[in-house]
Amino acid sequence: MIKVMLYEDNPQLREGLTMLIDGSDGFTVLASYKNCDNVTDEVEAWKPDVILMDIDMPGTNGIEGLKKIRAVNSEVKILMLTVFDDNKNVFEAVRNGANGYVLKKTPPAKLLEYIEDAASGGAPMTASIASQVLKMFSQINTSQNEDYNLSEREKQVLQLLVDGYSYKMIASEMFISIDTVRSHIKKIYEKLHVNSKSEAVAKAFKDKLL
Amino acid sequence: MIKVMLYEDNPQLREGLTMLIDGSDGFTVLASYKNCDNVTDEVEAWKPDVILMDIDMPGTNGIEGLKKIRAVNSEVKILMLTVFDDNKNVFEAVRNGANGYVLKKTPPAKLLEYIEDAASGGAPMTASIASQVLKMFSQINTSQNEDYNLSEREKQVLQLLVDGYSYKMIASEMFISIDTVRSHIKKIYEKLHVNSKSEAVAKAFKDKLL
DNA sequence: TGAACAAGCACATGTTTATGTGATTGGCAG
DNA sequence: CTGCCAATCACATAAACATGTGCTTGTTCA
Repeated sequence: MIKVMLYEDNPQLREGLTMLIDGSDGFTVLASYKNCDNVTDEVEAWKPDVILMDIDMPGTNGIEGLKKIRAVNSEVKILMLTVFDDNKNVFEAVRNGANGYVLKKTPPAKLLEYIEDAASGGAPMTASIASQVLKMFSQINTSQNEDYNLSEREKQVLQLLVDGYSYKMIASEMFISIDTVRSHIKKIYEKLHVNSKSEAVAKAFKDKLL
Repeated sequence: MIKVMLYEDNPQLREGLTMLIDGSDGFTVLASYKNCDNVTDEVEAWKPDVILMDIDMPGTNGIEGLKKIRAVNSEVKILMLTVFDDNKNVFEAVRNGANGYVLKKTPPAKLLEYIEDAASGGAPMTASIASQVLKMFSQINTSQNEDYNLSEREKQVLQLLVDGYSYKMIASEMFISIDTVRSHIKKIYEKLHVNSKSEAVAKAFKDKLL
């Protein structure tokens, strides 16, 4: 028996969902609320397996509710429920530990399936949501390393620059003279098309050279 | 009519899938192959809407095939097909522009649904796969901003430092004297616990302060 | 075998940073 | 109303950095 809790401000939808879920074999609705103002206590009291959480609610909204729950409980599965697949909320929900993200227009049979998926450790997602998540994901990991043809030695120097070393410290760290450090760095600047230490450091981070 | 291509080394499964998909209303299988050795030409020739791509294949495997296709075509939807939901492959597939990732044990009806989802721009995923993607995602975005209590003005200065401005340039950019820039920066160093420009820049990136 | 290049070193000069000390103004909380 | 703090400016000094020119050595590749 999967124990479900429901947060949804619209009374009709809340009733409808409760009846659907509670009336299905293997599911029971412990309680439902119209906002997340006391979400921490409520979740602690009922100890549900899965929480269906609307995003747009008056008072404490779904994202805030999610954060509050995750602050005290990382076990319970939380399924975000929303009308739109808007980018910002998806991102916020994902990074705050939501287990799934489904649209309200999801047909009843599917919704039950999603709840089961979530309860058993999966992360059910409407295909359109998943598409956005993947897009964000590949954006993050799309830093086409331009390489810049830095030599091994130059990479070492750059690494030390990034770690906040001065020329003098780099020299002693690498057992070379400070003048050699200078010439390495001049070369690095040429290759990266910059002309100061901090620009080089910034570029190293931006292009994930290290 | 959704035009599908199939890459799968197992002859039985290849035949089975072809019959399933081709025999369903609204779907047609243009061609199927047992590996990706000539994937580029084949895809160019058939111009499918969706490609079902097995991961484990002799010769050019599914990930390699994915890369090859994406090198010349970013339009066609590619659905990865696999036995296991193993971490490494999911990651590789996602970052190389796969549109979805489903397990082979997916029931036939669902598979057709997934193909439709993909064709219409969604990113169908088995719940267990989605779970992994979310896990990776939240790992990446878990840099708990320590904040450091930088004032507005200090944040502006830090931003300009990161952008490679010198004190002089910052002064003229912000319409303040270079000495004021100095005192702001000294304050920033105190708050960030660093003592050089490049360390501050590095910390700004590491902690995603900007 | 000779050009190209990475790595190392040296010296010189001017600019930028880092740090200290000190002062004025205006807003805000106790 | 008074002390606290952000924001502003000033002056001074030492250290660090940026840039130029020039040289040696060793490897690699055509």
